[in-house]
Amino acid sequence: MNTYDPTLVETKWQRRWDEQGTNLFDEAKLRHAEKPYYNLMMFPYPSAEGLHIGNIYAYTGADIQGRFQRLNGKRVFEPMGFDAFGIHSENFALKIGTNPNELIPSNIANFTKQLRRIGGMFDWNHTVDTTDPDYYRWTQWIFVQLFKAGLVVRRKSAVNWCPQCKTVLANEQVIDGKCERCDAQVGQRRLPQWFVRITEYADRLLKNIPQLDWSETTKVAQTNWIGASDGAYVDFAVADSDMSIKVFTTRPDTLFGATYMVLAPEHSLVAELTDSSQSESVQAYVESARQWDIVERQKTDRDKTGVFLGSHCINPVNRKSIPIWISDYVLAEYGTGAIMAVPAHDQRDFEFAVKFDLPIQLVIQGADGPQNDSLDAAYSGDGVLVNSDKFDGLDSEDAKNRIVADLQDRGLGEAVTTYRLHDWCISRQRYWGPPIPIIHCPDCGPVAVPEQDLPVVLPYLEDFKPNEEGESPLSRDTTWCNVSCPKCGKDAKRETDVSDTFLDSAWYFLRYPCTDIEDAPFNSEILDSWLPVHSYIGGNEHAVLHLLYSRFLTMALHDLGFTKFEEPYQKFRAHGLLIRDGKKISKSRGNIVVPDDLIVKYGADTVRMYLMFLGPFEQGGDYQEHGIHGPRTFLNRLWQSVEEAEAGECEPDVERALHATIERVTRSIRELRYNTAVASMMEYLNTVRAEGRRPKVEEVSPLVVMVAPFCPHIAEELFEKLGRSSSIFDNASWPVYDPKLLEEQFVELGIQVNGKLRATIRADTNATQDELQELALEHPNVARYTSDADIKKVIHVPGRMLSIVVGKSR
RNA sequence: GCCUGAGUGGCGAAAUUGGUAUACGCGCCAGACUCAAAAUCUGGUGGUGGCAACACCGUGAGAGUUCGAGUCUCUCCUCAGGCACCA
Repeated sequence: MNTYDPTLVETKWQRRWDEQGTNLFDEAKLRHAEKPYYNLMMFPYPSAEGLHIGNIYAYTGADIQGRFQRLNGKRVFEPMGFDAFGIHSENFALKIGTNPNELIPSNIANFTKQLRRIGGMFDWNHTVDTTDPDYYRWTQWIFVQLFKAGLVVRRKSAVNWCPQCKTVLANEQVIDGKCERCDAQVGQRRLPQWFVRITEYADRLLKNIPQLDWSETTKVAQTNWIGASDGAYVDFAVADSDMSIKVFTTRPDTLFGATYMVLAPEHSLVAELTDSSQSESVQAYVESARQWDIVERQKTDRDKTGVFLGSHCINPVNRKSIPIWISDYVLAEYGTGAIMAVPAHDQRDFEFAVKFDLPIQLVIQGADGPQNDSLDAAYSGDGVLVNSDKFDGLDSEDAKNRIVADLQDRGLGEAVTTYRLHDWCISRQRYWGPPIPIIHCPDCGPVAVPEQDLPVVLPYLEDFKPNEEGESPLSRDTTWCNVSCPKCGKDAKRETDVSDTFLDSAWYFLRYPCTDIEDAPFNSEILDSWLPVHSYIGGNEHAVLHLLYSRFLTMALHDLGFTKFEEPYQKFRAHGLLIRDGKKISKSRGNIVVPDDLIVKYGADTVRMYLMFLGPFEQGGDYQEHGIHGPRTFLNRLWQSVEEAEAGECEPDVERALHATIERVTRSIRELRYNTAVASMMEYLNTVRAEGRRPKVEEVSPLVVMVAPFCPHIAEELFEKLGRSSSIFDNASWPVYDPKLLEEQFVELGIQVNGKLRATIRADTNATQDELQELALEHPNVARYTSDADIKKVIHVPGRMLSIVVGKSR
């Protein structure tokens, strides 16, 4: 009898899959797909360290879903690729003194080897590598489309500046005011940058969220990130001037309590509104605010600072003159960069008013709120208006509408929704990215590189370090930079910034099914039949930005007429994280596990099953290597059972267990609860092998199919042993359970007396409540509690329990 | 501070969504096989008391609803992740 040798089995089947193209599509198959199922997972950044166990965990969980769908008759397209541009690769290359042009290909080769070794059902004919000119040609093409549509614009903007990496950082790359890569403190700079106008789509991105089949947490995260606030613009006339200042407020009901105004130091009207008597202190404040790095600026617990401009504006509702201040607690990027300060009802304004001795006027009286102006803190709740002239007595909600309507009639305000979402800055003053396909002409301005001239190939630079000035390394390659304007032919210069990696990954899933197409980024016919993606699985760390950017891009391409769908991912689920020694497994924590040795020792199948058995896939699990013995024993016993199986039908008890197992495993896999699916299969195998009984072929063969998504290699081998022709994924179908077979003739029924379990009885499933009650009362341990008492009530939960409620003893 | 999750044996975790808490696995204990070990197989394994039948206690803490609560409601504690001067 053969014993199970994972390495032998796995190399055999991996070779067979390659030879027979088991997992490959060709262009014709992609164009004419019946029952298509696009099984997408977030592609990795190919690090030099290789895939770690957390990557394996994520990809295995996604792969199981794909294999399961395939066994259920779907044509499953499961591609893989590499998100290989970007700052991490570049920084790593700098660190080890190599060039990313050499580093990345070898990393990709290593990743590919690892991904093949774990037995993923990947279509290696449709891979994507974002650093391949054949790919980024189309990333640049997309940029050009957005540029032509006015959805990407160039403007000067204050950006996060990392003095260590010498580059601009996106807000999300700044963690606690520090660079996410090198931990250096981040400062500010003003540079001309390319922005994608994602805020144009804020309301649509928000409105579609409820219709998506995504986990609730991800939807909430996206919703909060977009951050819609309903409120109003209010215009305040500047005293002795014909200027006015627009503010945004969510509390127009507190307008009578506005006792001063605050502008952000960066506000465009600051200089104009500064009285000459104050100009020195104002300039000093503005200057220092500019110098402040983001750490300082972001601290919310520090004292409020600010300067009076020396001018006043008029509160439009009560004509009162109120002073205008500037302070860095008002953000230039949000709303209008100016606020009306209502110290009685906003804590920040309150702190500022206390510090600078500004008047505090109560205008909202809450039921449990303060009754007069002597406040310890702002009252930010709702209530009834006071000190508000004709609006006195209204409740907050009413007053908001009435006051806004009133202002609107007078042309001094309007209801508006603002968003926290900012435009997406995609400029990077770096080397390792796709060059932004723009040529700057002194006469024509920025001109898009003509589509037939794409790609703008990233030149090979020996020295790709960023410099102190923040200029892109590409600016040093003068032969590359100096070109003629595509419009007028004059001497012009290429844009030397490269684009953000998030742009590469915002559309990769559109390229996968279309990699056979050379003259276009994608084919609408193919896309419309395969998208939206049926299942997308990835990490929660991308639940906000990546998903948002790719949603935006899909919507924009839809609006430009390229696709029929406007949402890319019908279903998204985030996998959990692996925990080890109480900490999540990550490179920065230094507790990563390299899977290669584990696979050599136990085989990919065992590792796959073990990882899935750790805990619910969406919650992650606690990685303790000794636990791998469970799945290993299971696979050994499964192998033995198939070897020993004799021809014949299922025994009735085993058959019932089988159908219960099919039901549970199917449901568990659908719900991504792989751990309970594995548990059910183990339980069933225990039944099959109980007390040394000899398994029947019909008892084990459905189990082999159910194991297949988890452990594809051993499943193929056992399927072949059972006399079937490979591949199991093309020739087996997922077992179907018969609900009738789940019905049992007898059930174990719990008997409760006054809510406490007193006995368990075995009874006929069809017994009536009266019969059961009689049977129960005969049980000595039940009789102990019931014989002397009145039976008040009996509750029967069929198949589960009988609950007897008794009164006091007679 | 705000938003998400999550707290169940020695450990990873189950519990058909209000119905017999601890399935499945790890570990541990005992036994079989073995000269021995590993592997494998068999049985046991929440706590306290009891020879036993059984009783009481037990799902982060406390209250509540209910015949019945890990599950629902309220108050609180702890941990993980995210956001944070967003007017």
